[in-house]
Amino acid sequence: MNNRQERKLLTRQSLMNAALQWVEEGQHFSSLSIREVAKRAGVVPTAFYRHFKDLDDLALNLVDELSLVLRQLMREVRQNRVNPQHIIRDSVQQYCQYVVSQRVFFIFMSQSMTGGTALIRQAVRSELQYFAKELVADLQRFSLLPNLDPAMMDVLADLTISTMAFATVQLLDLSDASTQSRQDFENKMSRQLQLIYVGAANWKRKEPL
Amino acid sequence: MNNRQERKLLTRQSLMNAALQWVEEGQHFSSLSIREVAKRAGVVPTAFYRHFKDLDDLALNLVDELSLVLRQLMREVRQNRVNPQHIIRDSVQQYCQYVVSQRVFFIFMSQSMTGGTALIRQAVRSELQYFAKELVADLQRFSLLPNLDPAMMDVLADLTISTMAFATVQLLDLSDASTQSRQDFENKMSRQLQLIYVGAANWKRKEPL
DNA sequence: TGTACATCAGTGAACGCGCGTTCACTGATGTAC
DNA sequence: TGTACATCAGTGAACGCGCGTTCACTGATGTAC
Repeated sequence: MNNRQERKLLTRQSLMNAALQWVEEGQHFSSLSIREVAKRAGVVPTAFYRHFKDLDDLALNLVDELSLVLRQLMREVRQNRVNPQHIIRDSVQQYCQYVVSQRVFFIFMSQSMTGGTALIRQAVRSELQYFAKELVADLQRFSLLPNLDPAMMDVLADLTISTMAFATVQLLDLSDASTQSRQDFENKMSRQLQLIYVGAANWKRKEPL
Repeated sequence: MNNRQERKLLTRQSLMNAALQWVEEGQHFSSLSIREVAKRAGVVPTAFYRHFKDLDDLALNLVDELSLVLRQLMREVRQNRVNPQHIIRDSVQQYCQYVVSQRVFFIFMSQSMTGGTALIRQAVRSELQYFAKELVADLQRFSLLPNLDPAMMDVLADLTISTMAFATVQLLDLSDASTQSRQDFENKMSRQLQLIYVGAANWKRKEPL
């Protein structure tokens, strides 16, 4: 790749970072303008069009890029050996730690889940499904919960992901950022997941609908 | 209340309806303008200020008003005697029915959960907490799940509400509106809740964190 | 290595438009006597 | 019941501003010979 292409990519990154900066300041992505994002990126408004068709296009690229980062993280979390006795508590703690440190990423994803165009919402949703599939693979790999048939395994994975997603939205909006309330929050989240997995462990195949 | 006051309330309602109409068309509330909402309500832009300070003010009033409607609904659902054998399935079905028929209300609430100002998000969140409290009251009234201490009862209620809230977002965005996929969705939602309540029924007081 | 040309990321002026908000106003409705 | 005055929801002109998008451009960088 030559120098000119590299510089183009740098400007592109500046634009994407500028959009994230806007979100980080508490603004909603859908209230961002081309002129504003260009100004923050330090380029003239018209330069925007050298990189994106419009702001939806930029948002879609943000979802894609941030998804890669998140997948990388998840791989790390799964490799961190946690004590099986406290697997839920430890995972929750690691995850919350990550949400806080990558705050802007999660805010953007939360906003995109209910904001943006149908295309963007779809992209976020399929990202969540990816994590659900990974979770199912893990559960099967270690032959945990042999009493669950594949359909219930999917239900369990979806429920886990949805619980974490919803908790994430709450965590991002936790007004009181004290260590104590963080701890309380993590405990609540752990308890919820434990409840789900006690349910999974006690599930009988013939449970009526 | 005299005639003039009644007419003022009518205009106020027009403005609020116009905002909902905007959301119903798939637009995000945060991209609505005062001029646009006034145009749709059939009044001049400046008339807006006779009723609301700004659009956040209108949004807050929408949350309040729509909350009352939802509480009313919930009261009805709880009074509809359902077969205790199928209490989850029947409740899910009634609820989904309601989400579809009051679509715009739920879209607005979903958007407000991650959009809007901190104040609006707070209003939506406290509305969800209200439902969680109601649920706890019901569970206690019928002495269901005596094995759960008060703290776990709260955890269970929060988890139930968060599962329903997240499912609602998905239901609203279900691209395929066929009866079959609606049915599949309701089944999945029922299974998720069943899993949670199997967990609750099997919860041991001394479960470690 | 040097030259001549092509590429193209970023520029800057210009456009028409919808925005939020101000202000003095109008005229129908309500109130006091 | 009739009159005189007060109220105030809604009007319409005006403002300055930021918006998206067009266009011809510039000049640094890359390429071909």
